[in-house]
Amino acid sequence: MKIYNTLTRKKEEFIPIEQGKVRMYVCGPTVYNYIHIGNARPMVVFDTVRRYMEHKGYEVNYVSNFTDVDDKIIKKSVEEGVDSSVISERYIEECKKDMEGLNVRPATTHPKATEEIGGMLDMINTLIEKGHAYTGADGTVYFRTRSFKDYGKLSHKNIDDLQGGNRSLLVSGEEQKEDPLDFVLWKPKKEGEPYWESPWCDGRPGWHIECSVMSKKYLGEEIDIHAGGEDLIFPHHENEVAQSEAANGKIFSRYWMHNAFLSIDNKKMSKSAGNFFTVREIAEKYDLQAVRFFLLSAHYRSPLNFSEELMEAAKNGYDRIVTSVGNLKYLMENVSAETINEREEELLKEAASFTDKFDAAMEEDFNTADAIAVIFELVKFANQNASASNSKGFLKALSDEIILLSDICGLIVEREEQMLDSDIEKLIEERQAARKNKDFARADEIRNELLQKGIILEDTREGVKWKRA
RNA sequence: GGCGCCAUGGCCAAGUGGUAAGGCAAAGGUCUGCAACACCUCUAUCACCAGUUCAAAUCUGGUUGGCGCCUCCA
Repeated sequence: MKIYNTLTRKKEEFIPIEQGKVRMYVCGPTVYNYIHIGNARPMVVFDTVRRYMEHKGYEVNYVSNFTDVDDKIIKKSVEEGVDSSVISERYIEECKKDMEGLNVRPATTHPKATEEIGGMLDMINTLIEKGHAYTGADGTVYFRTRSFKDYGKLSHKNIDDLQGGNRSLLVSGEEQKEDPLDFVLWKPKKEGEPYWESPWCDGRPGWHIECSVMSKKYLGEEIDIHAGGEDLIFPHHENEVAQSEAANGKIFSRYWMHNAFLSIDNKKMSKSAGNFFTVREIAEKYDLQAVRFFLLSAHYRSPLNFSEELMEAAKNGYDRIVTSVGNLKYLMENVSAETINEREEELLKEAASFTDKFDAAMEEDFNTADAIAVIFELVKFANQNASASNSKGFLKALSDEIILLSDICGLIVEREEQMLDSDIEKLIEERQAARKNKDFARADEIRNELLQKGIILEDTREGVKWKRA
């Protein structure tokens, strides 16, 4: 299994710290609103990484935080006149609903920043003791960036270039800083803001320290994989590395994975530009499974554009897989032979090669675009080779293979058995009778009526099938 | 200014040295009362220029065009 490591800028063979186990941390969202489609990309991508690893037998300890103390949350709480925890709790719950729709499995642990303050105070204290941090006159605690000799190793930035680039910040104040590169570990409260007591001042943690502490608490000082959006590489992850390695004296994370950005209509998503979609909005129009399919249709390190047109194409592609599985299931229920015959056995051998091809794609830094292409090849193979003359065992083997590969991608392709109410069944029967009598006008009338109710009818060689729109 | 990424058929997207996967869309056909599904057929020499090589979309240099980070951000 190979992983592209941001740290080395190379694809590397994945070797876990502890055999058979994976310690993985994914930076989660700040909960001040519904999550947007851009937030969904890392959730889906890294959930897929996790699923594949578990499929390969790894035990994955998957930790993803909720940042529930932040300027934006506070701003919203002021606007609504409620406590900031009301805001964060609300959007954590909403986020979980969206994740469920996207079939993103809950993490092993979902820590919240506000519940980990003690650990943050400890780490900040350690950093001060080791000379990596200092306190300003107002009680703000800063990380002494230049005290960490490897600063810049993750984002591959030269510390002196950074200073040059940030020259404008020098004049913007913050005279308490020893160096403009230093960043905040703990900041004093402002009136009306949530705060915690600390040896330095009543206040709250800086953003970066949160992840360092939560990662350490739930996964240990040294972890296998740390992941997130590519925009987090600098400064967030760079600062995490500095804090954690300076405090713990150990390599923080061996592999760093970053997903590329998702744009909307070829423009960067931004609220001011108005090209901003929440997962909730999209769910009104599309099945979130199609959204997941869409997000996996490109490699996670390639930029991906989101648009109505592209979403429509993704929906159609996803439906093709669902239809195929539905057809196999239908055949299975209407076939008499149970056991697989010789000819079928040969075909199944051929079908098994698709699974090998699928694995090969995933082994190469989780090439989901290729993996999905393999699922389509398998779907085509099934469509070509499955018919009413096959045995149940053969049809089930094909169906199971498609379902399994899709499931590794977190795609649900098996439509749940739904009961039709008796009125609808009566209409379908009436339509069949009308067709028999060649009363096609009445037959079409009924079909349209059902379509209004969201039931799509298809007349196949084997009989009438229906599905929900 | 610094660091980095990308440019493949109408659209999306794999492929990183041996003569271009897959999906969507369009077209023709089979099936069908019609429609839908499915199946069959059909669409590229890989931005441009130069070079390395027996061989390049794939390596090197350059040109043009797009994008990201350096500031809260998935």
